[in-house]
Order: sequence, then C-alpha cells, then structure tokens
Amino acid sequence: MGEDDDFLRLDRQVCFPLYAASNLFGRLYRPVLAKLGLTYPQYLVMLVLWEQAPQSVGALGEQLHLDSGTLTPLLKRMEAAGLVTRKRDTADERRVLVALTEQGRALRQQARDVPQTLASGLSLSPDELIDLRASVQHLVAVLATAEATVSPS
Amino acid sequence: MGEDDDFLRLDRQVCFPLYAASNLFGRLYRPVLAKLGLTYPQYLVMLVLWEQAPQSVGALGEQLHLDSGTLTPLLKRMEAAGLVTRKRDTADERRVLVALTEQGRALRQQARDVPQTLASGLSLSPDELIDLRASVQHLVAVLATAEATVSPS
DNA sequence: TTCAATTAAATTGTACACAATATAAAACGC
DNA sequence: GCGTTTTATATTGTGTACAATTTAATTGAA
Repeated sequence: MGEDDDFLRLDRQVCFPLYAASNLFGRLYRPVLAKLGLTYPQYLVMLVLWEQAPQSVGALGEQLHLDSGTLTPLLKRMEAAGLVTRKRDTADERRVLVALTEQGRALRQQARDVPQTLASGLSLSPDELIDLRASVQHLVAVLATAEATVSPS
Repeated sequence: MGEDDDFLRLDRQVCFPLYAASNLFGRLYRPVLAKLGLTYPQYLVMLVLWEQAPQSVGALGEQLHLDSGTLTPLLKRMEAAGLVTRKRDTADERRVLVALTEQGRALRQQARDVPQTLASGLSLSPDELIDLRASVQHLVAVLATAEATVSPS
C-alpha cells in the first residue's frame, strides 16, 4: 500500500464524519421529537411546511433532497397522525398537495424550543455553529450540483 | 409567531443541511461503489477494517457510531459477499471478530481511486475540503459527547 | 386532434438505522 | 463455587432512503 493509497484513510474522509454526525443528530433528536409524535425526517418535513404550505410532494422533495419513494409513505404516516392532509391538485391531477391541519400548525408552538434544547447540550459556540452551518450549506449546494451533473434532468 | 420562534426557520438549522449532505453523499457514492459490490455503509466498514483487522463488532460500532442492530445484518451480507469472516472470539465467546478475507483485502486496490473520483466532481477547493472535514470531525466529537451525557454508560 | 413523449406520484424490493428486547457468556460479590 | 449483575451480540419491529418500475395525467409535435 503506497502513498497514493492514503486517500482511503479514515481520517481523510469527509463523508465519514458527515455520515456519523447525521446519524448522531437523529439519535439526539429522537427522544425530544418523540414527545411531539414526530420522527426526525418528519420534523424536517414540518419545518418545510411551517415555512410554506400547501406544497406538492415534488416541491417538498426538492427542498429536502428526497424523492417520492421516501416521501410518500412518510407523508401517509403523517396524514394518519393528523398532522397533514394530502389532496390531488385540481389544477394538475398528477400532483399531490400536502397541507397542514390545524393540529399540524399548532404543533409549531410545541416545537418552539426544540432547537434550543438540542443546541444547549452541544457545547458549541454560536460562532462555531454559524460557521459550521454555512460550510455544510455550501457543501449541500455543491453536492446537489454534482448530482445534477451526473444525472441531468 | 414571534421573534423567538425563528429558531425553527429552515435556514437556521444545522441538522437540516447535514442530513441532506449525508444523503446526497450516499447517492453520489452509490454508482461508484456498486462497481465494487459495496453499499455506502459497507464501504465505511471496509475503510475501518482496512485500517485494522480483525476487530470486534463492538469496536467497529464505536468507530462508526453504530450498534449491533445495524451492524449485524450488514456484516452478514458482507460475509455472504465473501468480503469478511465473522468468528466468535475464543478468548471471549460473547464477542464476534470480523476479519478480512483475501478478497476483502484485495478490494482495497480497486477502491484506491474512489475518493479522488468523488472529490473530482465536487468543485470544492482542497482548503475548503480540509476545513469542512475538521469542522464536521469536531461536530462528531461534540455530538458523541452529548450522546454519552444523555445516556451515560 | 391524436398519440407519442414527458412529468408527478405511487409502488416494489433491498438495505440501512435504531429502540427495545432476548440470549448467552464473562465478571463480580460473597 | 454460585447466583447476580454486567457485557457483547443477535433479534424484532418500525421507519426511513433509494433505484427501478408502474400508473396516470399533461404536454407537444405532426
């Protein structure tokens, strides 16, 4: 194993800590979100819908970088939980519009301090958090571009 | 929705881009790793084993931040694919030692340029990549600590 | 207008993640 | 030594992720 093999070293990977961090975040959120009756991906869907609703499944997927294969069953569970409604768009019957129920809107108040609760256990300075967020946001943009390049729409 | 609700805004979240980036990375790796007969998590296991083998399931899990519920079926598939062996540790029959087969060791050569291939499509400068890696590595350390604090061993 | 492409969701099948539980071996107290 | 506790892995059940395919609606070109 020569020098050029070293790119396979664990501590050289970006993907690896990213993967671990994402899993760890999910695990940390779980008990907090369970009190709201949400899973971590469902919470992210709610964040998107609290910004704007109704939205089509495709629009949700674009923001979350998920496709209908993931979203459809997830949204059905959220519908069963009474948080959202799913209705065919009368203007374009191919689309399904996801809207918030009263309960779904009300949940925002209960979720109000979730971010604080999580952040408070993290011993990261606000500056570190802001820098990190900007870096990862940039990475997402780059990865989304790369994805589009490989499989152009 | 007052000012203090703003922590729920999507563009304020760290977890959200992290989640998206991890998924996007997995999607980007998939076609490349498929040629090696690996999934993305399996590739990470191989990275760990290429550093040192054999290792117990628990030791693997500590490095990958995964538990036996995830690793056991994954390792069984890798065993079925002929990449690793799983043997009870004769010194402690509770443990299972995961070792590389000849094929598993040989795969490292074929994986040699996977990191380059991926990075080349990313339009991130080496410095950006190094900074990002350090930031996320730090985050993992912080998250792992938080996890240990919530549910102490 | 018609019917061949395109588009939007849903479905199918495989592979993670993880909490909770089960099982079995080792360590420990006495 | 022996029962209790702890530790290491496996199992079970739920919920994602995603490629590939299917279904149905819209668009578009002749």
